[in-house]
Amino acid sequence: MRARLTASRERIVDAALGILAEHGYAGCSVAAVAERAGVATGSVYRHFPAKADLFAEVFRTASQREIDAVTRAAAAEGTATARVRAVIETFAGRALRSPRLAYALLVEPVDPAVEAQRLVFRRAHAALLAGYIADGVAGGELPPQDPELTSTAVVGALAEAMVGPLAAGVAGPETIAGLITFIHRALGVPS
Amino acid sequence: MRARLTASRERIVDAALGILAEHGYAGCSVAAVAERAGVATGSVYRHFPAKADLFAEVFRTASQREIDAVTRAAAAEGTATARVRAVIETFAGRALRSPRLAYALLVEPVDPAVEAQRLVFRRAHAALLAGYIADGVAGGELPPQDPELTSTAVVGALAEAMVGPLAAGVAGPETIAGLITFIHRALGVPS
DNA sequence: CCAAGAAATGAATGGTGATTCAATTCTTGG
DNA sequence: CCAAGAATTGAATCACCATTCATTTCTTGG
Repeated sequence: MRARLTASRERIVDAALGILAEHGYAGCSVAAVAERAGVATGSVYRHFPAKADLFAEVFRTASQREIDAVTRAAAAEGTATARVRAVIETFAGRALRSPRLAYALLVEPVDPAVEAQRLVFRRAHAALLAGYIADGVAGGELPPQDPELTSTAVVGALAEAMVGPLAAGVAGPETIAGLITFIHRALGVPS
Repeated sequence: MRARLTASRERIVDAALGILAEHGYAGCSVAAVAERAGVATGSVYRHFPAKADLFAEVFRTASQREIDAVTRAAAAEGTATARVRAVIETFAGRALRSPRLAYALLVEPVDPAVEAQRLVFRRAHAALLAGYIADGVAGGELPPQDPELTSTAVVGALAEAMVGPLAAGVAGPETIAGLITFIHRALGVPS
């Protein structure tokens, strides 16, 4: 019984995530999510006090997945430079594989309450990068700089490069190589 | 009479721009715009078929003003490096002076129809920068690179650095200096 | 097998804000 | 000065969805 409860809550979150990844936030009416989850509209409200809470959780879940992937990839590397490269490759690779989801997570207009989660998402990436950059600076691998600022700028560059062209319909693997060069230069990685 | 027509249309656009700059898109109900413009709600529809059309024009106007300022600043410089610096200084300086407007133009959730204008705005900045970067590459001032990609990334970095911290409430003039360093390095300006 | 309570249902409600339009007020050519 | 037509008004309408809740359907301890 308790299990059934948990399961249906999960199905709702999954359904929302699925619609988000296929049709974006615009397609995510409560009715649509409920239908896809195989529950009644009203049942969504047994699990979440409001739509915004559901989507805050959806965004949190999806974001965490991204952050985890990126963190794992970076952890496998040894130097600050390599870690930053791993972050770029992973972030961009995943975005290219799920462009609709990337768009939704990064820029699609959403409820202000959900927008807050987006900020968390972006800042989490930035914080991760800031740590690596600070390490690089401390170890003499990178020139002195404000890791907060540069990591923020890097996240912005990554996001724009991924979703800006999305509208124009172009962003291939060659984009990733270009971004790595751009960002390594920006951080002052010796060539 | 014709003049009165034009004048009231302009007052409506100005009113919308004013509210946008003070309270963001969220504060821009048609009723609020009409009141500020000193006309009846319904009169807005004599000039624009729909709210989205009004705001497409508002965004176009505001964007053009930004682009013009940036273009003018860049034109006063002689080298690609100096032009890029002028773009950053102007873009960031204006954003810091009108943070609410910058937020609205760059990232605040809006109608999808208006979102399209935002894309135009970002791409216009990118196109401008791409031209300078291409010149710099052609003249040997900058190393080889894809100007489309690097200009897009620069616009993303600028936007994120301006409005990301906006939520956190911090972004001062020192941010601009940091961004110039970051972007010059990213483009491969020799130090 | 049987209540008693929990969970699920989905049609009805409610709030928001864009859009419409019948009534009214201006313009202007004669 | 006077219609005829254009412009303006703003209250009423409409559409869209999130949210609610009376009703129905399960679950389970006895």
